[in-house]
Amino acid sequence: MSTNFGYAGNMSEVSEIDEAEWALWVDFVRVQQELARELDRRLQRDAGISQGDYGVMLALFEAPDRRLRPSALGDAIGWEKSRLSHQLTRMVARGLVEREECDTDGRGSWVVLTRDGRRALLRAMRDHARDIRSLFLDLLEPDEKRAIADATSRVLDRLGAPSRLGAA
Amino acid sequence: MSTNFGYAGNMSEVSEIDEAEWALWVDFVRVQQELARELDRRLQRDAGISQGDYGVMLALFEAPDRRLRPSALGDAIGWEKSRLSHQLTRMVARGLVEREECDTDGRGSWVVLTRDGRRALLRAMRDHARDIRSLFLDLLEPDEKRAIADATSRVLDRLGAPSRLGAA
DNA sequence: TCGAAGTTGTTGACGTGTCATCATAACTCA
DNA sequence: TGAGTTATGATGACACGTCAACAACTTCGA
Repeated sequence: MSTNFGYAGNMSEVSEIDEAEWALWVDFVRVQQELARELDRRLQRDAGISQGDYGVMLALFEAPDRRLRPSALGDAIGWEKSRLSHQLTRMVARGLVEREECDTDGRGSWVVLTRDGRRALLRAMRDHARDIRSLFLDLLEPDEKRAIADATSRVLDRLGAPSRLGAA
Repeated sequence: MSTNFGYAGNMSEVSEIDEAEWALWVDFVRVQQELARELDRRLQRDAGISQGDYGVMLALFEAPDRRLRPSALGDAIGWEKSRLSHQLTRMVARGLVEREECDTDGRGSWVVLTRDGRRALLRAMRDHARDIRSLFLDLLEPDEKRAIADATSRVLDRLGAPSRLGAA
């Protein structure tokens, strides 16, 4: 993926975008990919789970009564129902979560952590935030944080996506 | 994927990362995803190709003699050989590129654009850069561009990944 | 209360990315 | 020159994401 243009040539002739702006764009895309890849690798290595697993399990862990209906879980982490359903199928197969019958709604079910899932999550939580800090947050100057926060929320706004920080 | 924690609660108790920094991280990840998704959607709609297709074809288009060995192509766009091989298999099936025998190295082959591939690429180039500008570059203030450029190249440096801009 | 409409969730098909493995060809150097 | 090493590239197995279709259940209005 990545809108990787793979060269540093003269896009300007076709696009009105100069070299510096292309470099900015390419690096901006690239840094995300590399960060996600590295964080995923560490999560996998240290806790044996993917980022998807982590998000799902954290949402369950934080839920009242440690359980959620798939739809509520999907809302919590911003996933489509189909994606979540496939993910849950795989996680059940790997013993990280279980589905339980739902008494009040015959269509639905509850999703709950297994003992193994809970153990993997706790291990992951210990390290993941620390990695995000050391690979990203700790490398930014205060004014850079401000600039990135402003810029990203403005772009998200333009895209019609919700921002944590609110539009600039 | 996305390191989506799915909630805005008190991560600080587990991570030493405050609310504002979490919001920054979440938005930073999010904006990439949304940008990639939107650009992909437009590329697909306007030219019938994916971002992967686009990157591959642009590299071929820019190459001397309009052809590359798979390994050189992989280097150009930063892809692993296996990923590229699968991608090329699919693109051949869709008629966007062809493989040709390589005389000088019995193991390898050349990858070349087909007429259809070239046509799709030209159509895509007309619009893609404009979209990147309108969805991203045009929304940034000069000082924000500087801050993002500095920060991303520093993070890439930390990750051991090459940066277009050079480390800060 | 009954039927249409909406909700919940699963499934299959397909494109995509990674890893491990393999076959083949090229290189290296004793 | 020939055996071991390295490079090129394809492949199969599997994880993941999206879309469209579907089944099952609930809700709501006449």
